[in-house]
Amino acid sequence: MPTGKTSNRSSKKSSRASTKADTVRDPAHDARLVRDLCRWFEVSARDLPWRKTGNAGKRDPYRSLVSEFMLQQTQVSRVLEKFGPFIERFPTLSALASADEDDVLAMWSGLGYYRRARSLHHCAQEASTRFGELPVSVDDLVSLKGIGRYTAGAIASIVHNEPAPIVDGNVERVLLRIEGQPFRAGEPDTRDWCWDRAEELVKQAAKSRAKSVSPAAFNEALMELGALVCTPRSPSCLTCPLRTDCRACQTGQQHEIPAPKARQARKPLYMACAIVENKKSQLLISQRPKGGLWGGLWEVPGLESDSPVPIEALAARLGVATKDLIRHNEFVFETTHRSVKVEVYRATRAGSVTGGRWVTRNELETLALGSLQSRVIASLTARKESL
DNA sequence: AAGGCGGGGGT
DNA sequence: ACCCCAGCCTT
Repeated sequence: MPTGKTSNRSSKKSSRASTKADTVRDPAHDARLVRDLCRWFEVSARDLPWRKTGNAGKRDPYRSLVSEFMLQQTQVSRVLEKFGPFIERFPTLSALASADEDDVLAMWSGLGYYRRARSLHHCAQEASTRFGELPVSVDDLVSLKGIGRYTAGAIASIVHNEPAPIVDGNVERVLLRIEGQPFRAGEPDTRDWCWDRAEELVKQAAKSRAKSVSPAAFNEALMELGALVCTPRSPSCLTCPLRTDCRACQTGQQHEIPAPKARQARKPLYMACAIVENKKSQLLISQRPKGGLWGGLWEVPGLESDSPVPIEALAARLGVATKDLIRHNEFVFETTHRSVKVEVYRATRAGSVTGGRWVTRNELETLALGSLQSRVIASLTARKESL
């Protein structure tokens, strides 16, 4: 199985200059590729809320920032649900910078990878302090928390039309298929190869004087193609604007490229928690430590472990007796990395936890909750209604 | 270089 | 079931 290291053409910088003569790529070919793709994008681009342009047809940098953070490892359809409400709540960079972190997290509820929300908040503050606004250059952007090579390149190119390359999962798949490279997805050598290729192409786009071609259009077109046409499972090669340039399509290998990533098994996690209600119908909640799983989010109090949690331990944490806990519900919650077995109890007496807080059901709606906790809370309602 | 980090939709 | 997704940060 090729790792990407051995091929002449694929090995990086050192050899590329010296192999220019025997590469199949040539500037004219690349120019046509870039033009075909940009023309396709001009008529096929989805109308997404963060693509709304203001004066001079330019994107709002702040909206792009928010959308790029939300889109990290997250599909457009999921982001569409959260983007509008988030922008409405925090309309500008300075509004976000001066917001409470808890409120930012709350607006992120259900979107996952919650560190992104805290990074975005921090990023807004730092950008305001150091630059007064969101910076333009890749180097300045990448110095901000939560902005890596991809996000910096996306903002610089899509908003400011800088000839900066970008490589995400879509771009990687498209480029590997076009070149017929059977590399394994997501590996460092594969990424390096793609970044080099993306840079060549975006520079080609910058040279073009064709109307629809620009670094901004090219980068976004590449991702759009990956999302709409050159999809992971069943690519629509018959209607692809690049089908005559695509080696994978020509050799019928689009289903084998890229080779699937090696994945590791989900780790089990055991969680026991309790719904504790006081006489005022308030629920006891506590906040998870920042940094780890569901960092900074709220939850009904509980314990978690690599092995099943004894009910005695849960009772001790809540300061109640074991007999005060009644089994209420259980379910398995799957994430990409974890399989969480959740046991939900109800406490017949009001316990307490350090740092705990009593909230009404209405207040709870405004707090940051992960999907697992939403399900825990929902099981309370569902059960009550069925009685 | 590897592991941690969510959640939902497509196949 | 297993795949993937407009990745980034820490160790």
